[in-house]
Amino acid sequence: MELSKNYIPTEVETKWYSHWVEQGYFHSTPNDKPAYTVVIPPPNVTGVLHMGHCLNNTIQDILVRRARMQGFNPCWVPGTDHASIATEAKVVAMLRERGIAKSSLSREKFLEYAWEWKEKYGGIILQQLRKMGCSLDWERTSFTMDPDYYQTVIGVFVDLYKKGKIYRGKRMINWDVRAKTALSDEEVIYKEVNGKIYELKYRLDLPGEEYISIATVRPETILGDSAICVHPDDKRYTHLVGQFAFVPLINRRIPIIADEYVEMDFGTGALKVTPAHDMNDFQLGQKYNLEIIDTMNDDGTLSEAATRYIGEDRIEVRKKIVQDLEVAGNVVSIKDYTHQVGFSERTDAIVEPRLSLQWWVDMKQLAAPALEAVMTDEINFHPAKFKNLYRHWMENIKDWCISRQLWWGHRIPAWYDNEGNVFVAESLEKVYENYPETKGKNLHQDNDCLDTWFSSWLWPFEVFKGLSNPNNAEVNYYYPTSTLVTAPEIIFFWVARMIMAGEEYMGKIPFKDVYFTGIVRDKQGRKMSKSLGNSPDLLGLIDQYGADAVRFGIMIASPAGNDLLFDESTLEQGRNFNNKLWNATKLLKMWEARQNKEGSIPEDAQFAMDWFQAKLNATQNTVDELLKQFKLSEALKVLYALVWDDFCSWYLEWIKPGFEQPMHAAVYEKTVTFYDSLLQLLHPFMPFITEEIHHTLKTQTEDLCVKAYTSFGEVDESVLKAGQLLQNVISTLRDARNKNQIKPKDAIELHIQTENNKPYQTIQNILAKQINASAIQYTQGSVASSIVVALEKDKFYIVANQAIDTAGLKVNLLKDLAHQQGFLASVEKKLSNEKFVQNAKPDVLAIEQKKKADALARIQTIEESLAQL
RNA sequence: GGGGGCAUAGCUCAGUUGGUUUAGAGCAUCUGCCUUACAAGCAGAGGGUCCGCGGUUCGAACCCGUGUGCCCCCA
Repeated sequence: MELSKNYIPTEVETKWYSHWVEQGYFHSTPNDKPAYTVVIPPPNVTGVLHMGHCLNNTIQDILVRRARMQGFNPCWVPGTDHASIATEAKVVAMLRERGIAKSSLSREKFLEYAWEWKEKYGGIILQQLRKMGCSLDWERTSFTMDPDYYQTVIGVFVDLYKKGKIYRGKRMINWDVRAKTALSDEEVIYKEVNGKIYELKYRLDLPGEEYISIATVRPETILGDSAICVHPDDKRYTHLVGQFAFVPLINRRIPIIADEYVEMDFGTGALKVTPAHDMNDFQLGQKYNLEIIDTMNDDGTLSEAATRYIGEDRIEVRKKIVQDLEVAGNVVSIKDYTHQVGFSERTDAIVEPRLSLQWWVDMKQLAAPALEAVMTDEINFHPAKFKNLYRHWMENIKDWCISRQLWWGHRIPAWYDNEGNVFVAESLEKVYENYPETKGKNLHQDNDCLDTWFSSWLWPFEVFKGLSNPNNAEVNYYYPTSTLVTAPEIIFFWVARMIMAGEEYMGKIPFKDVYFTGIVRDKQGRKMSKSLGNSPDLLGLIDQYGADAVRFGIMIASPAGNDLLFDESTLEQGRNFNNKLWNATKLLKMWEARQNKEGSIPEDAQFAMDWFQAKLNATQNTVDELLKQFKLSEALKVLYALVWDDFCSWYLEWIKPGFEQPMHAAVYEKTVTFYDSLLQLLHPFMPFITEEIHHTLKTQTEDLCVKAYTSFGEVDESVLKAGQLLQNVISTLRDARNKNQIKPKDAIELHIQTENNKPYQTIQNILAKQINASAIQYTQGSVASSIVVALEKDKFYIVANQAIDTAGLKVNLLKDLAHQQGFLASVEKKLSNEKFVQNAKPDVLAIEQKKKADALARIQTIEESLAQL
């Protein structure tokens, strides 16, 4: 079979992904094996694959594929989140394109469009995950608005309400006066606006005509003022704290209070407090128990509470009130002022902060066990540094506002009568059943939906119908899940709340380990985002480099919890690595055709095999340890070096037969076995190419995807050491060749001066091949007209057809000597320090003494070499 | 404003309870090679005030304090 010059991923990837799915390797059902469960952090149903998903899902796939090969029964559940805000925005935009306004539609009609959109465009991301090779159990694909799931969410709301953990309360929200809806923070766009700042004076309730001045950019809101606030340290106003002032035009008497919130340098240092129309003022109002005067209707016109300008738009009122204030003599100054103003992403209307009645979850009790689970390491965070962050948040937890003024989502199961009484139950029928007083009354359901996170906090058990079908066989088998892989920015939104829901509804934590990935940034360190346009097209990258290369590139530079500066050059590195694997395969296929079954295994080949076996065992150990600690990127680096350096650069060269010479069959077989082990270790990281080569190397009865790992053997330390020595000698002699400008093609003669020939004799053939030596001899003394190199206690004399650069040699030796002497001095300084000798542990002392002896021996060798020059 | 994190080679990062050959790797750079798997390659080399300052210790990249710079989350 003729193999292509370079590895071509496209066809290979499609072929193996469908094969794996057809074989059912990714589908899991409960069995005798231990479960390894991962639930995907459900991407928005509107989502398309970006670098964050790529990182996140590659990590999950690595964990899941490894578990599969370790004999677990892995189950990785895919699915999507209904993402109320994002999806509703998409649907509204689609309708707008068709010339339909959301406000012209009934709720039912709108939802019809929304479902239509979801069926047509939703979940593209799940297709894209297949491209990446993710071994998800597609038969379990879930959606947070699946019928069962929907009912469960509603049930949880009712349950928490009955337990007294859900209540209604007022809150400041961003209000879009045009759409007459609340906006989430994400939907508010801040723009710089050239406006005016008005300094207004309020008459004090004191004898005489005394005033206090405040600065505001929103003069129309003075009608809702409840106080004036100054800084307690502000000497200008100390005498006024506790006094009263009158709101201009309407002459309402308001107190003057003091709080450190006020910035003394800003404006006049006195702040008007309007709790109903400013976020910060609202908090001040709560703190000092101020009156809340809501002067605005939901369409942005002034309400009766304003007492003037009723029914007029707040923007018009601003112009009018300024004129009226000027007439009344309350305007001190009007200056140009540039400031940030929030606009609605949807309607471009100026957003007004407004008070509104919302639904809340009381978090105190829910948080306690969830905090404990993490602090006692029942749940382990990787890296552990996120524990602090988590603890701080959980100890200062605030109640959770769960209502959203949207239609797409789980509609709040609360009904109101005309008097405004609230009745909570799973359905209208249940309301009539449970609340006899509602009999015959006309009830209407709350218009709002629940926060998306109020459904996703149930994800780890509800994907197994843990709540809709309690104690079923699947949830008992798969829950708690094993590892959650997610981004640190949603530690509070999602991770903390899943732990709470798990404890509350399953009585068990939802997962044992949480792996926090970093944030993917661009080269300049900016977070990747759609608005910046700095997020590369992932599918394009997969087409260009192959999925394995993309997985490699994103993993090689992403230590747990550290941000990842994405640079396409790592994908190139990944592609080159694929190619390296491919070329090694080509070499092996060439040797396969040239085997020699006679005779015994050559001594040097035997040495090479023993050495690589030891190296493989040792590395397997290391990788295992690293993965246990979730150091995935480290593990990949170790494997990369094992394949590229140890296997390709050293081992394959060591066993390589002479030109067109055959290879001993036993050596070939062993080498194929080694290579297959490497592929197996690499498979979780780069599934496609490893499966392909696994089958290219020889006819396999088993796919690599499901091939179980074998336990690794003992590590022969002495053979590792011998290999290390060989490598050192080769590198040193190659360096000497280079420095003396001996052409690669020119053979040299090597003379070794050593006390013990034995170690060199075993590796002599390999050594000769690797440094292009025509002969290797042993000598007791110096060799005339040769290049001398010192290593450890031994000396090497190179005889070549080449003028010897004695001066250059001398420079190198002197450099080495200086280094050794400096080192020796530092060691001796330590050893001559009495306190060190007294206090240091015995083994530390022994190491220092050995360092000293080694350095002395080496200095002697170098000095002798110098003398011979 | 509150909280958290980071700072080691040009870049991205390791560095295990303070002692492991006067700090390691990959990428990039430089030099020499089209050597019979691979130039998307091979061989070799150079490159560091471990952010500044102070302290603890026989000994600090590591522990403590402080300053500076950058980042994230919440309001």
